[in-house]
Order: sequence, then structure tokens, then C-alpha cells
Amino acid sequence: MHAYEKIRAEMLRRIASQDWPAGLTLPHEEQLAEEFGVARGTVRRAMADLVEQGLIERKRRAGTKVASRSAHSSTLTIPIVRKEITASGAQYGYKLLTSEIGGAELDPTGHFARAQLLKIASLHLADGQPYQLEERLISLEAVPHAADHDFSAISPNEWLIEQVPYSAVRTVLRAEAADEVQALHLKIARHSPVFVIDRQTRLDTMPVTLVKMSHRAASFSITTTTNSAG
Amino acid sequence: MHAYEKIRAEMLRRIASQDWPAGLTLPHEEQLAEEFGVARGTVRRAMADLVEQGLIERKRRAGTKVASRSAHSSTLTIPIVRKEITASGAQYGYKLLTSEIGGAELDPTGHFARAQLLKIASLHLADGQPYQLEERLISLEAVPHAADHDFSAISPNEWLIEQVPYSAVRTVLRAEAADEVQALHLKIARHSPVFVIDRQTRLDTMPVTLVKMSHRAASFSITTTTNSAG
DNA sequence: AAGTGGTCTAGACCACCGC
DNA sequence: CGGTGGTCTAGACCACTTG
Repeated sequence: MHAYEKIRAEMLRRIASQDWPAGLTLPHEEQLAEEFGVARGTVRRAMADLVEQGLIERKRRAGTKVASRSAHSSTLTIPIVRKEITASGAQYGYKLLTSEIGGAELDPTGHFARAQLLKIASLHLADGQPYQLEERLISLEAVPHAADHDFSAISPNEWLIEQVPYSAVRTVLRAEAADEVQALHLKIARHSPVFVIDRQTRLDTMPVTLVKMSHRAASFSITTTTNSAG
Repeated sequence: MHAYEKIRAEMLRRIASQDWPAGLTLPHEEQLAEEFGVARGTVRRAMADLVEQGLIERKRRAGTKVASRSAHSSTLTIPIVRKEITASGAQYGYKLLTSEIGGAELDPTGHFARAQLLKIASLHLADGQPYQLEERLISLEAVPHAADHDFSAISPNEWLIEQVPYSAVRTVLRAEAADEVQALHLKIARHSPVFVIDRQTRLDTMPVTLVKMSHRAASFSITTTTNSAG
């Protein structure tokens, strides 16, 4: 175990035991470095992890304070749908539903500013059963060669993730009552619960793609785990 | 803009432009340090961010490779429900529904091993309207003084988060059709979609609490953002 | 204005692991 | 075994921000 890990563990212990209660201002880096018998950089390395976990807050001049916990923060990982399905042991299937090219009228959200758009609907299947309905808009400004690509064999999900780097993603999760399109393709009754992931991807300031992924409710869950520092 | 930020941006550019395609082994730290005219530590600082974003993968002896992107990874933050409501400008309200003490029979999941349990149901309101139904089990082994606490004024959500440090959290998100309890308290029709967050919290290996938070579908969303390096 | 955290350096040594 | 990334040091200087 490295020095910074020991220091991090000890600081974690003090916070957990309320030895360092929420709101307390900690000793300076130099004081802690002296206490633990290490260089200042090693203390900084330990504290960096605690900052990332949201356990402490640091500000120049004001010092380092134990954060009052006001939220759980976790890492949420959404894998490529094909890998998600095969990882569960099921057979992966894919079907292109519709594909059309048009202008801003395809984009009800106004996320894209008057760009040429490619609109694709497709279905991902697990063991032949509908698993995820993918409704996607792709900016042909950001990804010009998408117009020439044949999405009947490879899903846009997979193709885009390999082709286009993104710099910022906005993800919204919600529960919805199935509309007609969702009910039809997911083979569920109208108004059944569906789990929806909306994602907007940008490259710098340019919108790249906007996707709505609908899952049959019972079949979908996301698991997150905080990275424990202990 | 600091040196490490410039370097990170330049490396990001090379990856984005496929100048450094996925799978490529990058030059060593020392070579990059020389190229950019900085110390090795500064290059490391830049690369740390890229590792965290999942854009590169590093292994001793094997070197640094551009990662082939296979998943989106985001930070998911679930705030205290009261803060979530007041942040939206609505008036926060809270109501204790039921509270009882019992044994393992209260725990259908088997998460708690034969501990004394406190079972609490409560409701969080936004502008007087039901917002979240909170159904919670608390281990009295982990939090003995919870039995003596009056939860009619302060929600267990808020009280626990201040009282008990946790070390690991498991979160599952899903869409459900409302059952009778959910329909009654959230004032929605049975089988309407509800957005459910299940959370299990442990302190080291000891289970602390298990909570099911149900939201009216239309009213709930979680937003995640990747920390952009650009 | 001063004290805090943040960046950066130049160097040493360590530890993992693929060749 | 050797080369890579990982840790650590002792120091300098910078920049933010609050008292």
C-alpha cells in the first residue's frame, strides 16, 4: 500500500468517525504533510481522491472543509447495447426500421440549428425479443459521411461511437408510458411503462447526435457503485 | 490556461481527429514531455484526465493506448430530494406515512441478515403535490438511535445522510407500473409509469439502509454530464 | 495583503509485466 | 530482464479569494 493510500484511508476514517465532522476546516497541506511525514505532493494526491468522491471541498485561501453530504454521486456506465445483451448471455439481434434525410423539421427539440439531419429508427433484440428501440437524429454537418452509410447491418449506436469522438454528453433518464411506436416495436401494450434514456452528444459546441433509447421496463436497470476509497 | 490543459487539449485533438486512432500506442511520457517542452509530471497530469474520461488506457511496460470507446461513462448525481425540489423553485413538503419496528420479515430482499429493522414510508411533496414516495428499511444494528428518532418532522433521507457515513452504495434505476401503494400516495392511476430508484447502502460490510424511491414518471429526470476536457 | 490551494520542475526510485 | 508507467520528494512560483 502506497503512502498516499494510507493517508487517504486515515483521512477517510477521521471523516467517517466524525472525528472530522462536516464543515470542519482541515489543517493545511503542509501541516498534514508534516503530520504524516511525507511531502506536500503526497498529501495532495490523497486529497484529490477525496475531492473526487465529494467528501471534502477545497478553495484557495479558504482552505479545505469536510463536505456536508448533500447528494450521492455515482458513476453511471451505459454500455453499447450489443455488448450489454451478449454479456447477459442472450443472442444479439438488430433491425433497421426507418431511415430518412431532412431538415430541421425532423428535430422537435431544437437541439440542432437548421442542419441537414439523418433520422434513423432501429431495434435491438435479445434472443429474438425486442430489447431496445433506438430513435436517433444525426447531424450531417458533424458527420457528413453518415448519409452514405448503410445502417441495415451495423447499428448507428455502434457505428457512431467508433467514428465520432464527442466532448460533452447530456443524459436524461425517465419513465414513460409507451406511445404507439414504442408499443408496436417493443411488443408491449400502449401505456405500459418504458425506461427511456435520452442522450445529446456534442463535439465542442457542435451538436452531433440526439438519441432516444426506449427499453421494456421490466428488462432494464442500471447499476452504479461509488468507488470506495477504503 | 495552464500547461497541462494545453497538452490535454492537444492530445484530445489528435484523438478526435483520428491522428491518433483507437488502438495506437502513444509515445512515452518522456518523449511527450520533450515534445511539449514540459516536465514529465505535467504530461502525467494531462493524461490523468484522459484516463478518467476513458479516452486512453495505460499499463506498465505495455505503454499508453488510445481506447476504443465501448461505453459512455457519466457521473450521476442524486441530490437530497428536498434540495431537488426547492432548487426547481417549488415549495417543499414532507409527510410521514408509516413507521414500524420488526425483524427480518420486513425485508423481502434478504439484504439484511436477521437484524432488527425500522421500516418507514414517507412522502415528499412539491407545491403540495406528491413528488416522491420513499419506502425505507433501516438496520437498527447499524443505526441504533434511529429507533428513538421522530421522523415526522425530518425525513429519514435527510437524517440518515447526515448521521451515517457510508462506504458503498448500489443504485438501480428502473421504470415500473404503479402498484396500489404507489398509486395511492402519488395520486396516479394504477399501472401508470413510475420512475424508481433502489439504493442499498453499506458501511464496510454492514448493511445500513435499503430504500425505494418512486417518482411520478413525468416529473422526474436525472441529468448527467461528462466532465469535458476541452 | 496574505495565506491558501494549484501548478510545475528535475530528479530519484519503485513495481509491474510483456518480451 | 528491461522498459514502462506509478510514486514520491523538495522546492519554486503562481493565482485566487477571503478576511
